[in-house]
Amino acid sequence: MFSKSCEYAIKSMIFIAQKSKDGARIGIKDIAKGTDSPQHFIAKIMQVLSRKKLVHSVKGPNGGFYMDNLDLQNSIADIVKAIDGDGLYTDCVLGLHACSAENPCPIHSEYSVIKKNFIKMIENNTIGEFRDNLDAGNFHLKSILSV
Amino acid sequence: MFSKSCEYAIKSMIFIAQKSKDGARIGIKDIAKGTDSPQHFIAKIMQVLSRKKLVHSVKGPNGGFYMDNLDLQNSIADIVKAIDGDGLYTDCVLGLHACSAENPCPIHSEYSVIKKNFIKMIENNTIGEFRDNLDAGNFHLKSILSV
DNA sequence: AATATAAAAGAGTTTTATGTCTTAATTTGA
DNA sequence: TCAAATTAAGACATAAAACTCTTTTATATT
Ligand code: FES
Ligand code: FES
Repeated sequence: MFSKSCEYAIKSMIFIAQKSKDGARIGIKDIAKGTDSPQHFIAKIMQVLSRKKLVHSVKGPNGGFYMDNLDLQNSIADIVKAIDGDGLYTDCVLGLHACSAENPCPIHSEYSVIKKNFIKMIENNTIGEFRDNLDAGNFHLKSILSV
Repeated sequence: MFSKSCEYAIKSMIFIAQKSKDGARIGIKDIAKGTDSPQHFIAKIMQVLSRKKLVHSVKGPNGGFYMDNLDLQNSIADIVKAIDGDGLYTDCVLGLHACSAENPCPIHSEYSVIKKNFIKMIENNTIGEFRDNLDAGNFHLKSILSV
């Protein structure tokens, strides 16, 4: 579904959204800890997200990552597209060179419905929306087992 | 979503279902051609499917793969489980150690709906059902471009 | 200005997925 | 019974994904 990079990206972004609430910045080490992710690996991922303007960063002492109100309005889909590209939108589930109704694979019609709903889901959920639920402990970014 | 192996497996199985209609057997070379797949690679995949009794095979002259009426009743899900395992059923979409309502990731509740429908889809569609539609040209196993 | 801090960048490694090639085993038919 | 055909098996090769390490650049604080 998502690449590992993309999984880390989504978790990191939600984590940053929560931690940078009052203009605070959060460092890569804390993000790694808070999301159970390999530090150097997600550092590279954050570079991409930062270049693509999905998150802000500042170097130096007290530096780190943070999100402004505009960043918080980005959707999960924006992260996915930044990291995994638009394969989710364009690829055939059985690996035909392109998904299309004109040259459909056997499960195209059934899959199209699933796909539409999945895309709707990641597009309708903004990063900001997860922030409060995470605070409330309604969900987790780390497996209990790994703590 | 599916691994490349799994994509090949599904396409090959549907192809065999169509070609082995009247007890005929179809060889690995023809399967490779008919589904645009690397021959030696899918040979290994067919070995697995054969060992797991999802398809029949005979060696020697006029040998090859074929399906009986029971084989045709297997679902796409059976192929997926044989090749990719049950990760689709058990994995968390954000990579937590296990998907569960007790320790849900941020998009667990939204994803659960998608997942349920996806599983329903691959479980409800049997290999045999695709056979006639393939005959009718209603869908394809090869990209037009690659012919 | 000097120093410490933290992200950015880039090079390198390991692991997994994908794909190829060769040989063995089985079966059919001449 | 022998040769040809065809799957089964296993070793090997390549490519991509995942992960690590080191160096550079920017910035804030002293
Ligand atoms: S053609 Fe395969 S999913 Fe659309
Ligand atoms: S916990 Fe992540 S999908 Fe269920």
